[in-house]
Amino acid sequence: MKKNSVTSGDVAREANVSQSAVSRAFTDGASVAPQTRERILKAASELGYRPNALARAMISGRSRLIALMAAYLDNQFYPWVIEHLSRRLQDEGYTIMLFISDTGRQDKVVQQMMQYQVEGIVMASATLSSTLARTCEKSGIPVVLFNRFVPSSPASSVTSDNVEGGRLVADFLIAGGHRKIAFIAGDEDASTNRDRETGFYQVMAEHNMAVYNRAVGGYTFEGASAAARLLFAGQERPDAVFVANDHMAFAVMDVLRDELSLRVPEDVSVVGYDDVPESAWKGYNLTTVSQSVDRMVDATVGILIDQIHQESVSGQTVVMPAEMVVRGSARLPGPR
Amino acid sequence: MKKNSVTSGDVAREANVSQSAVSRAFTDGASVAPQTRERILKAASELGYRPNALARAMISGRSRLIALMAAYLDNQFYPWVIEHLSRRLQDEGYTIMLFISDTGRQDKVVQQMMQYQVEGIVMASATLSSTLARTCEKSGIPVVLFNRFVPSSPASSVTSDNVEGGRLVADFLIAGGHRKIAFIAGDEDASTNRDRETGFYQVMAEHNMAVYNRAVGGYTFEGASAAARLLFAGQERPDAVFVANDHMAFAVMDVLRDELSLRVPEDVSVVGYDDVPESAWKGYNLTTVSQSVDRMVDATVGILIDQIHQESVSGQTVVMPAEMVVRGSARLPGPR
DNA sequence: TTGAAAGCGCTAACAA
DNA sequence: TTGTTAGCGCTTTCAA
Repeated sequence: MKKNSVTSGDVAREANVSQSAVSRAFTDGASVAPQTRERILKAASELGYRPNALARAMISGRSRLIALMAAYLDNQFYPWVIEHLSRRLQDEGYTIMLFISDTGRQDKVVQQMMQYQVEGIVMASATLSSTLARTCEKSGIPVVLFNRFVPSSPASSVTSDNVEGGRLVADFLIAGGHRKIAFIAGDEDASTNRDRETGFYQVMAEHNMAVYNRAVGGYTFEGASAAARLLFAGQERPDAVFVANDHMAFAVMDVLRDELSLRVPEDVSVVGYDDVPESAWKGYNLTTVSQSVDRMVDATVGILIDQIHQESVSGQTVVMPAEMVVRGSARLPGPR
Repeated sequence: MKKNSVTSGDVAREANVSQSAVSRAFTDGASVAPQTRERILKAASELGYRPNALARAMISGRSRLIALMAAYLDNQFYPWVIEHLSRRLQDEGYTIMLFISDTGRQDKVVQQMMQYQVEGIVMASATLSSTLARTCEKSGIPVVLFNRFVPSSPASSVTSDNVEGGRLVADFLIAGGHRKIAFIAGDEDASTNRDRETGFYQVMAEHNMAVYNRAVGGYTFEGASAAARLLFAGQERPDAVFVANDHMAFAVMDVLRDELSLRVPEDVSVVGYDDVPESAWKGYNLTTVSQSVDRMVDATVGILIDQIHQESVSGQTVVMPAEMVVRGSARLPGPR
């Protein structure tokens, strides 16, 4: 075993300076004479020296580590978020620790994050229990719930306007002349689902229309398939269905077209939510609602950095706009 | 600012033991009297103490950190790998640092990994330059190239049998009675592409058949679309196409069906590679080759842990079987 | 601008 | 089984 045994002491000896001079040469804005620094850097590169981030983190109290927690990566929305978030955070000089965890083992995972002294936590698909949220608050670690909102939580929250998104879909479907509009819910405990559903039902009510039919897909592919079979079983079937996210909408379209031989959108209109990359694929060409991921990511990084510097953790709530993306899976509103 | 300021010293005072006793109470297999340990644990939980993983890592030389590097997450193969790898590694007590990086900025990123004293590196979509590979070797950090193989590299490598996979596809297509078989390559520098292409061409040659047509898609969706347009432009078009991965195959099917109004598989057979989740979606129902991701992940974790304990880094090469997954996007071999 | 010295919170000998 | 004593590699006062 030969560890990365080159230390700042070794470099100091080589460059004929003190060990603290070496430290300063590797710290932005420290006072070192240009030529001294040069000499040190030269010695360092000759010896293959790299500062030990762990030691630096320990003494300075800044680990430059951000924990990112996600549950499932099969819904493309999350890989996409992870990629963006990761690039942005790297640009800011942070390194990401990735934790994949079901809600069950959250406790253990959060402990692990905190042991590594992360400076911030992003919860990208699970929701932090209120106990854990308070633990983080006490430690002064900012938490951002990404695409989640928990009312009385001390954690910050970045979402898109899911209520408005739900409203947009109802408007669009009603304008398209649909009269028997169904809804397939995601996870009923998720704020995204609740909000989308709320907005959707609001507009329906405003038009004195009842939702024709409803089932729960639990945000899973299989759950959505089952929900679709349920809703479209009888003779009298819906002429449109709003599915709470794209990932489920693909499953629904598969059942409709492949099992029930229904045409989309001629027989049934389908609208999803998220505008994940696959929605644009012609095999589905899904009409959906776009969440502005880039802006959500920017907001998340902003909050994190802000709170890390402020050293105060007061939950902020950021809501980004949602926007209808019209493709081919739903009948269009006619000219009149 | 109130850091996680509870230290083992605080706990020691509270429990009337020495600081090292506290350390032992939190170390498996250390010799502590059961009742002493109990008392310490009680004091610890009262104070809300959590061992500082950074300090532990520093002194013990074991950071329990594994770096995972990926380039693009839009090809579902990688999110899928990340999810599995992450769960397995967490089970083994390791924490993942995630780095998203194009090949360009690799240098900086690898430096960053090493500064955090990671105990191992998994390259999941990029390839380590030979210089960097040697740097890691010198530091004694095991590197596993996942789904990549670089001949004379000191790094280990875990792949599926891409040559065999390519052969399977050619066999299947020829048996299906296709006579004008095209190939759309991925990234020509990638070993996966080279191997799949090699196997494919081998079998074609063995049957005295020439590949009808060839274009390069670069493993991107847009690249594949362009490649498809190119190959199917003229009057005389292929009756089958082997696309070097599923992600590109979806793009190809879109162009074929949507732009050229060709039926799949009646007019053209399409075969992909990877068996990503979307392949099973009925909108594509893609015939493809499955890489045994689970076994590849297991092998990766095995190599990593092995080499971490051996403290020797000698590149291993593991090749897992590839298997044809027959769905509906390619004409089947007839009964005779 | 530089060096000496004091730790960050912990583990790992070594004695007791 | 326990406590004492050194550090791990670094940043950060404090003097010089």
